[in-house]
Amino acid sequence: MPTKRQEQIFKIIVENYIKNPYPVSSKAICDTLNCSSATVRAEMSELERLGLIEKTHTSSGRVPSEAGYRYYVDNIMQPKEMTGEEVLKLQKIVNNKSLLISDVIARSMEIISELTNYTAIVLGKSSLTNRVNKIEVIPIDEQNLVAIIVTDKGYVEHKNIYIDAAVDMEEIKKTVDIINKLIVGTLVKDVTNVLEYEVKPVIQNYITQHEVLYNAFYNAFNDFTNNERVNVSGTNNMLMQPEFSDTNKIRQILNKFEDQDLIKSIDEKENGVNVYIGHENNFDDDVTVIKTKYTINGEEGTIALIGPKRMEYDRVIALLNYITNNIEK
Amino acid sequence: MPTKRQEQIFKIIVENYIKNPYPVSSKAICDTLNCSSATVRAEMSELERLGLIEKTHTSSGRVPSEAGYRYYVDNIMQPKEMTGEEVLKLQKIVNNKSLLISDVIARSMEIISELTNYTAIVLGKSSLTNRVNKIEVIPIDEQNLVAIIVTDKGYVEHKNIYIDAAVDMEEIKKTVDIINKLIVGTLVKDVTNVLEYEVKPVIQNYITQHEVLYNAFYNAFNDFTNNERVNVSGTNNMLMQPEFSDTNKIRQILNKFEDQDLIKSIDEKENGVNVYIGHENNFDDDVTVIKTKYTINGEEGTIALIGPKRMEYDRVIALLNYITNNIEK
DNA sequence: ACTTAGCACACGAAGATAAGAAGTGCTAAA
DNA sequence: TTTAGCACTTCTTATCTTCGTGTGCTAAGT
Repeated sequence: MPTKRQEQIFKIIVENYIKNPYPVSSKAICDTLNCSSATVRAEMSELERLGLIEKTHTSSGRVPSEAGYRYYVDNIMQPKEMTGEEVLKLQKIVNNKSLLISDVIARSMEIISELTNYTAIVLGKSSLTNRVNKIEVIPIDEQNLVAIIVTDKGYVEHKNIYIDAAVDMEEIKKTVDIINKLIVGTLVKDVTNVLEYEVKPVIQNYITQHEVLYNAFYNAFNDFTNNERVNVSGTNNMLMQPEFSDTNKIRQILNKFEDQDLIKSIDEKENGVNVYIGHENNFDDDVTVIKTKYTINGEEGTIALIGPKRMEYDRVIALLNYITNNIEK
Repeated sequence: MPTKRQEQIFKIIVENYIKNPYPVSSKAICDTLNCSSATVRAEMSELERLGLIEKTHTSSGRVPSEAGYRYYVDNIMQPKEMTGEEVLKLQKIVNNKSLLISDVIARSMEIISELTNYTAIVLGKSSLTNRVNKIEVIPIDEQNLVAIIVTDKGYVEHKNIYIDAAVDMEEIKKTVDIINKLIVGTLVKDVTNVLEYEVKPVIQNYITQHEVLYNAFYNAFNDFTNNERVNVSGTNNMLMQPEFSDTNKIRQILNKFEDQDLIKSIDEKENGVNVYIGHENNFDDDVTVIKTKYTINGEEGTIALIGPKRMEYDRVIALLNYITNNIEK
């Protein structure tokens, strides 16, 4: 347990280091505090013994340890009030009524990525709560169709269907009508089931070339339901972070952003804004991942910011809180 | 005009340097050629006087100059035959009948980017040759619609429309019918004109709330027509190039890939596969841009590869030729 | 019992120096 | 025309030095 003054010194160290990434000396602290550097040094010794700060070498200033950041986030940091500029930029997106919720979130995160210089990730799985509103199939030529699926929340997905055999246009039309009748209102994730157990038996009776058509549609809709929205923005911001100025480190991190499976694993289960520092996340030991789950109006997903461990926690947490709180309206 | 032997030496220098980015010494060359290093040095002097090669410092080996690469591409290089693996990977995409031409190209370029470790860019402007096949408007709730436009080539675009005033569903339906009747078959780029000069006068007579609806649809379709497909893949490959191992250079280049205007300016007008080395392109003096225009089945666009000036020209040109030649089928 | 001044020590950053390697240009002989 | 040989240049790497920053410890002051 650090004393009041130790905590005060610790706070200065963390916040100084977050501002500019150089070890913080006792001298720098006794300037803001009213005591001698020797006193500060004694306290810093104690803070180091507690595991909150570290030296980069025997006679260097101190930097926060991973446990230190954790302590800072849990016990010291207060979310920082957003600036007028920040609020303004985000409101512009949030108030745009012609955007889907998912687009509002994606665009907001792009703005946040720009404002903070960290990398933003948005994961959405609309398939869980969206219901089919309409299915449309439009013929392009004898063998190609476009299938379009629209959900009750306004999502649109489309896919090209190539039909190998010559199929009568009337047959296609009838099939689509049957599908529409049976499938409208079902959850997107249940679509393939409905196709198999309700549509298939019916079209066997009415449609001559039911097999070809069933397969074509089944494949197309199967793709829809597996679709997960992934959105990564501001990866280049990682280049701006001084801790990642090493070429190999940059390669390592940027390549991780290309790894779809790794990105998808960012997905958050817990409630609230959660902070995963260094080894606490499975992305990279040298970064912090701040994420939060959102469930708004039936929409589910995760938003996350990735930056160096030396992150502006107070600012980022305030911004993420703003997004999750203000989008409901 | 270099002599036969000078050209031979020059070729070795360029191809050695492309393989590994170290200046090429006279000794290295006289190993492959049958003569002494002094002879080679004399010839290299001449090649330098001709401006085809350069020294990095007074007593270094030689590297190709920008003019040298140009000479190599114009007079020496022969497109390299593709390997079986390369052909196989590309055929898999090209033969996939359920993909649009534009998707075939985009996916092929992704493969090429992977195969070569350069960055691939695909620019497409379907709006020029595509005609409207069908317009569909689907209501989501009282104030939100989804507008979907499908072209004769199978492209699908959609946009959310937010209508501020309460509008009768019947009115919307009627409007869509009128639009469909008048607009099907027109070029996508002419859609806004048709809306203004043909649709507007008509709906003024039949639709009560024509103003609100006209504006909503006009804005939605205006976005469609301005839509240009831009696809950049393999930007991280730039990190793998030894010439871009400097952090600042990486930043500079990766940021350029985010600049949509700059990317769009890659657009190629000339026929054939064209090579723009260093200052010859407007992207970056330290890269080569190889691009080609394609016009296949009414589809127009540009594909490009960006890499270091020390590029595997023979391989890249063969790959791009393959794409443009084989996709027609 | 704290706090502070003072001093020895450790380490990093930056520049100087030196040795070695790689490669060229030139010259003179083959 | 080609080649061997040599002087010269530059880069690279390692080592050493110096200087500044910052610590830990100790002893004296409050």
